[in-house]
Amino acid sequence: MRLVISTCSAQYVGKLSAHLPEATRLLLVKADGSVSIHADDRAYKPLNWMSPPCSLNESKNESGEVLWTVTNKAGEQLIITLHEVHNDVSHELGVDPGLIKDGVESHLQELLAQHIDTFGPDWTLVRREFPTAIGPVDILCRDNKGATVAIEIKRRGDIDGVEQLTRYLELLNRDPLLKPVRGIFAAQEIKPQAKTLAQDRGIECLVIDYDALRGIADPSLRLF
Amino acid sequence: MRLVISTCSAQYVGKLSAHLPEATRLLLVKADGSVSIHADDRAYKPLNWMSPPCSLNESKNESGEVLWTVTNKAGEQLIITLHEVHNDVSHELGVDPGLIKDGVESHLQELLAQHIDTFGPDWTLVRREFPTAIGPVDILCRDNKGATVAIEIKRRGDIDGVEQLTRYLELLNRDPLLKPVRGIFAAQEIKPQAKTLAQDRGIECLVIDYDALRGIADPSLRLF
DNA sequence: TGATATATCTCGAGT
DNA sequence: ACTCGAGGTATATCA
Repeated sequence: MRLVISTCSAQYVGKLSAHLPEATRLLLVKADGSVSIHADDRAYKPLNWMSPPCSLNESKNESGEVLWTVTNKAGEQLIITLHEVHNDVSHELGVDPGLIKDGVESHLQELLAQHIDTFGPDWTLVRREFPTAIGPVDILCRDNKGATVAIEIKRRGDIDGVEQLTRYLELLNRDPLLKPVRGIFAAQEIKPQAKTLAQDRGIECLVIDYDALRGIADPSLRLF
Repeated sequence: MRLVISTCSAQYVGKLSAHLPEATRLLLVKADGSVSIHADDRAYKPLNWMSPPCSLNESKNESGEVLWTVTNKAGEQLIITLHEVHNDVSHELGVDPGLIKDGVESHLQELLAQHIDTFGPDWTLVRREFPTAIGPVDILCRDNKGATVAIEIKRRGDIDGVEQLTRYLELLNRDPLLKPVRGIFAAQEIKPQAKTLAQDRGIECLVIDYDALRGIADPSLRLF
């Protein structure tokens, strides 16, 4: 990893054209070949960058300034002019073991499929990722009266999710073996707009407590 | 901007829970308060981070190791244990003038409005950003037979764009002065899903060659 | 490889 | 403050 603090300007030509006026910034060159230009704001996002695989060529322009030309296979280019270099250090970091995550949509779906009685007593799972022509329904199940229920699961429930479930329901209700199929929209948090739209379409909303569900699934995973 | 090279481990508890085993990494602290943990790969994306506004508290644990506790208003926490610090430098960068872009959706819209005959000979523009109760329609025009056409423009055409156009068409067709109004979905790239949905709803799809269009609009801008 | 859904999306504009 | 849309989205999964 190479860290360069430099007063620079830059030009990107690729998926779009973009230009960066002269200012002092951090140039970050990683071992994977990526180059990114960071200002002192915008959180972790660089002003401009080139993703790997790409190659960095260092040269000088007619004014004697250092020129970095970063090119990828698609011919996209990031050209950086280093007007002045204030610092230039390199460090060997080695391979990183990476991040271990917990608490994403697939976990929610798994947990809810395993504990289908979250929705009501005596409910039964038909299958997870039930296939349809326009994509898989997260969970298809039957309620205690044997009626078919399609469940769409999101971490954050917004209007898109309701639209998606609506499309599935329309399709599923064309199948005489399944119909009538009703819908449940389940999420850790449901936006008011989404709730309104769902109600308007006769779709039930369910807010899920992920921690509680995880606690039921495996008490050893409780945080407290 | 503060750059620290350190052998560290970290824990994030917030929108999800995540853990980072011990390894040597770059810790990047920006003037906006953000903290990010970079490995020597994964392009510009950090392994873990905290977005501003947040506050960084530096302390020591019982083993005498440096502990960074980064907290935001929502109570999300990123806790970094610095087992060993290899380098620690700070630089004042000042405010950045930012990136100037070209080739985004608004340009496409401008170009297509100027060259409405891209859609057919003798078409006429009614107006760009035609206002409706649920938002502006990108382009409203009339075809060579005087029939009203609503055009939705995207750089990448996915299912959301078709939904959006569908809502506009429903609304516009309630206006006796305009109806019948048909729709065209125009994008540089149209996803198969979106194409299928559009066809199902009687919406025409049109793939646009941005460079060609720009070439027509201003030959001096041609790349070749 | 291509298509699809997710993301601690991020970021900016508009209300 | 919040919502909505766009992104050089990037990234992972699955066919």
